[in-house]
Amino acid sequence: MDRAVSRAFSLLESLASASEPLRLIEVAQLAGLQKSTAHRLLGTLVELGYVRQEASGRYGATLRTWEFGARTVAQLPIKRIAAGFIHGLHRTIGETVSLTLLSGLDVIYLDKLIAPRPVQFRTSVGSRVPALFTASGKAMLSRRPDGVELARQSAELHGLDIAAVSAELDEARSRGYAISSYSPGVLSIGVAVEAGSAAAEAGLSVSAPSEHLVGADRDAVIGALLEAGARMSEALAQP
Amino acid sequence: MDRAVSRAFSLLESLASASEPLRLIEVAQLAGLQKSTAHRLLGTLVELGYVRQEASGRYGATLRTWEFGARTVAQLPIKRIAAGFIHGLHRTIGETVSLTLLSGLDVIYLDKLIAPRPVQFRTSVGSRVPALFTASGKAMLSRRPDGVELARQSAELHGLDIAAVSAELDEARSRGYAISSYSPGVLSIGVAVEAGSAAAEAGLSVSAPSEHLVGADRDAVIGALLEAGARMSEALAQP
DNA sequence: TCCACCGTTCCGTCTGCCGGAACGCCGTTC
DNA sequence: GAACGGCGTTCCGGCAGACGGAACGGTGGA
Repeated sequence: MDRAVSRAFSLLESLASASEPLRLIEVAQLAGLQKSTAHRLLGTLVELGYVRQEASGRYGATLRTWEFGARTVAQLPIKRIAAGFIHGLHRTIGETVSLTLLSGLDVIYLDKLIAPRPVQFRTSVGSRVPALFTASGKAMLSRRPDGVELARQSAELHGLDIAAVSAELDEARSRGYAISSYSPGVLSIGVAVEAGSAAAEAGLSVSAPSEHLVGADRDAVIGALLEAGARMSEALAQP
Repeated sequence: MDRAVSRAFSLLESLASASEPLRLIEVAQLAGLQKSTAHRLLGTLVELGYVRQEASGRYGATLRTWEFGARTVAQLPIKRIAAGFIHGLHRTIGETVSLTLLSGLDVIYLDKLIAPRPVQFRTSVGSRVPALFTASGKAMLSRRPDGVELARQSAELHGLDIAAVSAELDEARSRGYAISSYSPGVLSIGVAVEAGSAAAEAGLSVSAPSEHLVGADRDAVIGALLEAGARMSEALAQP
């Protein structure tokens, strides 16, 4: 385990998580390093273009990591294939549509098409949220063989009622979709997408103010989601 | 300059740029490393969660870098403030709207709201394109004191006619917007946004099939862009 | 003006990185 | 089926260079 490498990434993550450029000492403390060591490593990162030192001497992350991270994401087959379905759903439903990926016990928001409205969604593309808190996350877990075990771990971690979670997953499995209302006033409906052999499971979800998702409207959304999910699974099954 | 750190990033970038997981030897060659060194560094990166080794033994970049890169981007004031304007433009115009940032001689696509149509735009979020090839890039260069010098360098680099480029920038400066038709059949109109003291210059652009941007429609788009650019500059000027 | 804090630089120590070499595994060839 | 080549992985001696304590100079605040 190369120590310098590990430390450099630790510094970079500290900078990336900060909302503003940090002083040397602050970064050093965040990463648990001596200031001379932090100073040298930051110098290396600056030289490599991942960190920028502004006039005040403070250090900040550049967009370099994001740039090549975006390259990784853009090359995911899921992302490319999903684009059309996301647009289609957004056009017919008119609500916020999200594409997610299961990563451990969490869900990562891969892409998002936001319905322009005053309601602020707190999850932005790239963010990571416990799977059980999201509709698509529960839909994905309900489909996986080890889903119950993962759900158990996650429920324990976040202090959720394991029996209730388990029942919810059962229901999601039989219906083919899951519902979540983690943010007050906002309802999400999510389905799982078979992402083929290569990649992990993917999820598709629609989020909207609760009052938009009742009665026939809700049924329409569910229908559209199930349809899109099924057709996307087909598209991903192609070589 | 910590050698191991530099090498680790080189490996990671090689993996991120690859369209599929790579074998050890391939990554080692791409990064110019001995296979034992590459093997050890990749092991470190796997341990840190930036690289994943699949069952076949091949190595691939995970979404970890993208995740924290996305955190960096999400914290940019420009990105947050621009979101509303991008949506507004998209709604009134109905075409693809992009948010860009000037980075050296290039433009980075920070965000994008795509008009659903068969035309495939080749630039995705996170990609980097020479500023002179884009409408917003030219608009931004036309506003900067050192814009002419930067344009000269870029023109030389890409074999463009310096006099023509210079004239175009002059025109953009006096009109307040720039036009580009780099991709055949696609026309873009871009304006610069004063991004305040802290960050670099930002750009806003609308791209559409050429035939959509003629006559009164074009004037409407230009008007909306200038309006949005001005109001966004105001918003960014607030502390 | 003084003081405290911080960024930067320096340098002796020795850690832990480096890479050549060896081993074992697999797929291929004859 | 045996020999072979290519690759992934492991090992280890040598030493480059990472490490961090200490010192210095600059800066902002009291």
